Amino acid sequence: MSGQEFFQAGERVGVLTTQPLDRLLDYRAPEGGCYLGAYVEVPLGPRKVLGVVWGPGAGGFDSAKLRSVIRVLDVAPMRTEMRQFLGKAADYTLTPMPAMLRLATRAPGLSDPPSMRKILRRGDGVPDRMTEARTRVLEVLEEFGGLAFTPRELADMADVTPSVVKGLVKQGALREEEAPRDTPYPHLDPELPSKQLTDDQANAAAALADAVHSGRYGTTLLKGVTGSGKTEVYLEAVAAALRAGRQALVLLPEIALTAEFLTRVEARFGAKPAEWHSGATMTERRRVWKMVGQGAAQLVIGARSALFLPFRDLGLIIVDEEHDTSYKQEDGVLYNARDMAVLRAAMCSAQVVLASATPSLETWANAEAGKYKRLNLTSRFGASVLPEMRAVDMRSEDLLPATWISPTLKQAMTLRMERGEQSLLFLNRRGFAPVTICRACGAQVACDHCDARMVEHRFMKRLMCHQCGETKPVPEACPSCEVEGKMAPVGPGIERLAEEATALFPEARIAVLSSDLFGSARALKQRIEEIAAGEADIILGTQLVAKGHNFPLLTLVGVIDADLGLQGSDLRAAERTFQLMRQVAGRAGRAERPGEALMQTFQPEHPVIRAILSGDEENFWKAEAAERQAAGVPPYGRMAGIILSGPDLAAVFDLGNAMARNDGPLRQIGAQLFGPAPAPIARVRGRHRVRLLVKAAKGVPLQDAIARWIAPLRLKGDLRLSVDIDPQSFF
DNA sequence: AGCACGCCGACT
DNA sequence: GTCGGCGTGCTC
Repeated sequence: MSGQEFFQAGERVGVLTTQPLDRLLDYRAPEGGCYLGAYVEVPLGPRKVLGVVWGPGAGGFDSAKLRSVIRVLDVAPMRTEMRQFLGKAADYTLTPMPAMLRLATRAPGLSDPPSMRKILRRGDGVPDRMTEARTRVLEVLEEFGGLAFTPRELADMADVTPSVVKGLVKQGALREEEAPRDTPYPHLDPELPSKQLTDDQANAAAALADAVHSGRYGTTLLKGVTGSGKTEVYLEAVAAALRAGRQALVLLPEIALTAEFLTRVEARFGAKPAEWHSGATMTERRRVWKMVGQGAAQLVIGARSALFLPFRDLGLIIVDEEHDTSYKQEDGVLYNARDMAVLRAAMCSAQVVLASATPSLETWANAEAGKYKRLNLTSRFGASVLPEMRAVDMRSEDLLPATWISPTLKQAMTLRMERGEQSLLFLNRRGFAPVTICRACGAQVACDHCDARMVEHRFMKRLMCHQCGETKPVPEACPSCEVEGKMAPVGPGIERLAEEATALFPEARIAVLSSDLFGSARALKQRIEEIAAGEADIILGTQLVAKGHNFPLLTLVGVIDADLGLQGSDLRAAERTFQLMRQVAGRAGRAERPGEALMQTFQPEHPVIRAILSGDEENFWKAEAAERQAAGVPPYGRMAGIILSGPDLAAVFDLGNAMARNDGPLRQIGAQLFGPAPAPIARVRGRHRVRLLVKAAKGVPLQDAIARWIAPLRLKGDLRLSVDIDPQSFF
């Protein structure tokens, strides 16, 4: 068995380290030998670093200088399929292998010896005197038979003070033992009763379960609006994986959703699954990582990086809200978790379920082409809950300057106020005003470190850069012409909209949902629950509200600026607008009350606006697909972005121009090169950024060409180059 | 990534 | 003469 390949002590092994070296280093296998894939600690110069035994040594390095692996870590060796996955993911994203390995070893204290803790069992000793408290402690221990507990747990469970437990230990009635701190996750039971499924849901669940039982790779698009029971359906696929004795992974885009989500999982399987996200404690992360490797965590609910956990036998990956842009990592290693999920599943013969109400065009096209299966869930309540959607033509609305709520929208809101129902206004702009301009000279206030404009946030009385988070006070005098008292906010932000709504409806209870107004996900969740319970008449929200919350009293959605996402040259803007609009519109009339959605737009005849209003999704996708096909862009062509950055703009441009001149490898595959041009945000944290864009036909070896193109480059000074395969935005 | 080696400017 | 700037190169 290749996975069992063993190296005797002293044999040459090739080790991949987490240090940014472009090759394996040879070491001698340690005392006692080591398996292929073993996680090891190796000496590198004066330091000890983490590595993985990747294969036999390459030889060629002076035997006399060869050093020995320090030790093999006490974790399951990396499986062959995981090594293959990391290799392919590195090739696809043009990421160096050490960076991939760092992603896969993102657990603290991996190289520490297994952490132990004290646990107590029943001992042989008899207490000198039995008190009531002592009896209770021993009873609790009896009740849980073979299980052992920490002193704290035992005291809590018996409702006694720790000193009682301590006393029993001293008397020998309890015996102290050392046990590993990282313990298996509680068993999940797929045989517990599931929620009652509709025929539609049951059919979809059965199809997914069949796919899981095949034990082969496959991807399925599970399409259904919120409220159609997507979660219940894919939890049945998870149940099928658990029955087959394989592990499952559920990826969620936003960690705020997990608390609610975990409760649902617990209700289905009788215990909490493992959780993997940036907010988890060090101890918890290490426990997940280790238990996943031993197969002692059957199900992981996690953010995108959970894809790189060392599963022992992964049989199913769910990517929930697969269209969500947060699946694309935008700093560090650039990867799209949705695509990597498909890659990983292919390597380990697992099924993938891509769940969404509004799939990405890529996924939709793959389903059309038959590469993915497709399951549609119709709404539990039938089509009647789709709100009536209408455009408000802003060209014929009578608006005062610096106001954004049209008379038509106001009228609809008044009606809701009278009926005791809720209205929601959607504006995807945080802060008070997106631009602060000088009325004397026309200068706009920009960030000192980035080229982004500073956004006024009135609640904190400062300007903020949404790129780097830098803030500064709103200037009294113009930073450019120094005239005082002429600085003015321009354009609407969610805070400014709140001001307008308050002026229009002074008696209304107004709730603002913007990510920067909440300190924690918990606070936000609580506010959402209050609103759902009816503690607001008017809800104002940014992107946040588009994420599947249920407001039963909500019957009106007003989209303040439906054109926001249509502008610019971002090819995915139309798709994103469409997804957002449908999700926001889906907020209205969830319960038995009929809903209405009004979209304020200056271009009501725009195809995207019309597709949304018509409610015909397939038409939208077909039109959008045709446009992208004609333009030869993804998913019908390949693209890659190259971002160059450095403190000196001229040097960055020089490099970009040199790359553009030496584009031989790109021309060999018939790729086009655009740029260099300033990146969308041309300066971030004091670094100038320049972008090159490569466009190629589908099916050409794009990564290989780019690799050969950038290989000869020697980056001088503080210059950085990063490659973004399949970028989210193109210009 | 670190860390050493090495070759040029401003100090004792 | 030396201390130290960070450019370049190596780590099995």
